[in-house]
Amino acid sequence: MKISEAAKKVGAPARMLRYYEQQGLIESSRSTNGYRDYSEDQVEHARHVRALIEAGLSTRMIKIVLDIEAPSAQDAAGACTQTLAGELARELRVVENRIVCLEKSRDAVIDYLRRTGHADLLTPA
Amino acid sequence: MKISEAAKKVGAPARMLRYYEQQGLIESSRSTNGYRDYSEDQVEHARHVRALIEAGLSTRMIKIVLDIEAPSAQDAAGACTQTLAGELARELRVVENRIVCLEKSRDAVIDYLRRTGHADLLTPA
DNA sequence: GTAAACTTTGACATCTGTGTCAAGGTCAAG
DNA sequence: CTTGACCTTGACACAGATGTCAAAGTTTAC
Repeated sequence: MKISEAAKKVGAPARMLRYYEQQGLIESSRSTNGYRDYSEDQVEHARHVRALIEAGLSTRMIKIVLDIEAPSAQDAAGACTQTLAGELARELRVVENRIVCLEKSRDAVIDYLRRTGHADLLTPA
Repeated sequence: MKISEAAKKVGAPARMLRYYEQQGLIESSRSTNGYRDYSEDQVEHARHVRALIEAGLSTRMIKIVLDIEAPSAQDAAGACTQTLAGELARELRVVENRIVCLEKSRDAVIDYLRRTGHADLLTPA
């Protein structure tokens, strides 16, 4: 499918799909006319990347996570040097800290909505 | 205390304390000479704001969360209009989604570190 | 075949959180 | 009183994610 359709499915502007591709986070084939052509799998992948972006991960971190999730030949256990592992462990602590903060904020908001009689807005679907 | 000491306690550059103040997220008194003067409580508050920033919340969202956490006179139940509640509920869903994504990433990284024999880097303290 | 709608690349603009530097005021130590 | 360390404001710079626009090619519809 072409980029605008893919963008709609991903839930991000076409502009961003081009940007993610340029950043090496997603891929696309090209039709003979030069138009980007997305497969369902590529769209699914883009959706994933988009979610990570929205979660606040930097493109650098996202690249690492993607590599981890899709282990290829050169990404075997041996490729995880002490240095990379240390970096990852550090990033991990940042992420964990972030989760804790977000959970606190979430609870504060939920609490507030309940207190103000808007509990109906919670778990709406 | 003066700004550099406060900054050290907060764990953020002095530059950022000035910035947060400018954004209306924190406050400080002024000494007669014009220097900012921070109380322990203000430092504690700044630490909180800093944590929210590091969690990836926008200043706009942080202001809302702060208002919620410190309910003042005009912030009573009545002040939570249907509109604000709706906005909050929407933001809440964003935050929850973000948490889920971060948890997934965290688990992926933890898993990876374990698989590559770097489990020692986890829970290091 | 022409117009509308879509695609391409590339460039420029914006916003946020930061770093950094400059010019000047303040203060404490010598 | 001078020096060095600290504070003030203001400005400029930068990166990352995004909006937007322009020029040019393509496709689709009429």
